[in-house]
Amino acid sequence: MTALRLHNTASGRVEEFTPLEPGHVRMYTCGPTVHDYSHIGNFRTILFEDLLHRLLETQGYKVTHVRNLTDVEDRIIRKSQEQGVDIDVYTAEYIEAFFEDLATLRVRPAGVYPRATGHITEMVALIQRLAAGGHTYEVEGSHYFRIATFPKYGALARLDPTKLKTGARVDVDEYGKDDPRDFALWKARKPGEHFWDTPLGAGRPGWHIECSAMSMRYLGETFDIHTGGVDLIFPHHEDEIAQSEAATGKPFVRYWLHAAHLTDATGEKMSKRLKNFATVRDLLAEGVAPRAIRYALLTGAHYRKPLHFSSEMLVGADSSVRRLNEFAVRLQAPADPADPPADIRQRWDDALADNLNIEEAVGELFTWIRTFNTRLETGGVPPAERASAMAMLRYADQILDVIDFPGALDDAEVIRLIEERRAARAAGDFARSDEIRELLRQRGIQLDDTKDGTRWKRIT
RNA sequence: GGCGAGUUAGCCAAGUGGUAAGGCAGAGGUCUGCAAAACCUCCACCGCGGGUUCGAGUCCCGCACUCGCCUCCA
Repeated sequence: MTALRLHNTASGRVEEFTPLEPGHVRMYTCGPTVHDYSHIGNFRTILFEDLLHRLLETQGYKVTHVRNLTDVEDRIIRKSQEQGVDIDVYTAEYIEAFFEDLATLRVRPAGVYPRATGHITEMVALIQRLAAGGHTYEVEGSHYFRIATFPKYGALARLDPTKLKTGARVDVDEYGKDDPRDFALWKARKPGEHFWDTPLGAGRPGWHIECSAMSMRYLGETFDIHTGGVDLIFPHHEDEIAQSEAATGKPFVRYWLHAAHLTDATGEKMSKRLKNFATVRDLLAEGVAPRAIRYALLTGAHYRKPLHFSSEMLVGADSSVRRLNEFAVRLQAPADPADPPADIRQRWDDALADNLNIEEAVGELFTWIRTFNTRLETGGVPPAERASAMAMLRYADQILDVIDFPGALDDAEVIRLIEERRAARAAGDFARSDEIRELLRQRGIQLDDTKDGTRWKRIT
């Protein structure tokens, strides 16, 4: 297996990946803030994480994957107050929708989906640990992290802390901070807000602390991979490093991976603020196939480059997926077990191992498919080779997951109709032949006549 | 202003020193009762200007433009 190389934001370089524990990868992905439906820009990052998760698995690693749900946060509080409901009631709808969308896009499930509201105890304990180390201070019931106590602050984002702009977007409830760059660990209770009674006082957690507390709980104080969108590098991940390493004295994360944004056709970042976004359910309502969305987001561009999203690319993705499925049908492969051809499998592995270059991997795959199709055209490809090609397709689909592999035809009526149509064609009765083809089409089966006989496939 | 990423065909994009992968769309052709699919052929002076080199999309310098981050946005 080709050695996996990944771009580490912490070093700014592509590095060979080795997990802390041989054979076992622990990864944490920053999940959604469930104040609204996640848009496809959010899912671009999630599909990148899905690619990473699946590739690690095909490389033989056991993967312990944690994806958190941020279910208490400023926007959630504001919107739930506007609706006059508790935050749990407010977020329930969006949490459910999030999991529906994950299933629609065939995202491999994480092992754990911890929720912030379910880990208040861990967060409080971590803040107390930081307090004991002299890294915090309290102002009017809110607790802040004093970044002056953490010299490495700014290293991940390559920001010089002394040059950070200050004052521009400081929240009104944080005027009491000693240094505007300090960040809130715990926010004092405000009238009407959901709060927890804790040894720190009544209030609610700041945003960053949840990821430190939950990742350490499920993955340990040092773990392998932490991912998210590039916008999380600062301040979110910078703050996570500060509060985690200040508390434990150990390295927090070994490899930081960040996905570039999805942009709209004009090249601008897709965001709710600009209202230039679409949700998965929006696209489904427009009749876009789930597989096309998955394929477009997964293979549209290298994860470190912005992906220019458009309806045209969805159309293209749908055609590409159809071509892959068509090839699976055309192979007419025997069910015998087989291994993928070594050369194409090697090219596929090499491309993905090179910092997840799925564009190149897919390019290799299509080149190979065309060559194979040409051989199928001339006929005489032995069953063993077709089985091997099918094995390659299945291997690639462990990552892509967009192919519906043809199963056996088990409907006696369908088999009888195909045979009747064959006889009708032989007799020149094309009216009956077309009638049967239409009949089967309505049952979701399409017939294709080839010089080797009639093929069938299910229409999706 | 600081830091970073980018600029490759109509569209999406790979390619990090040796005369430009792949997908989509388009044009022509082959096959075919029809349809579908497939196959073949065609379609790029790699943002601009210098430089290094036998040779540059690929390295260096400059310029233009785009985008991201700079306290709670994936």
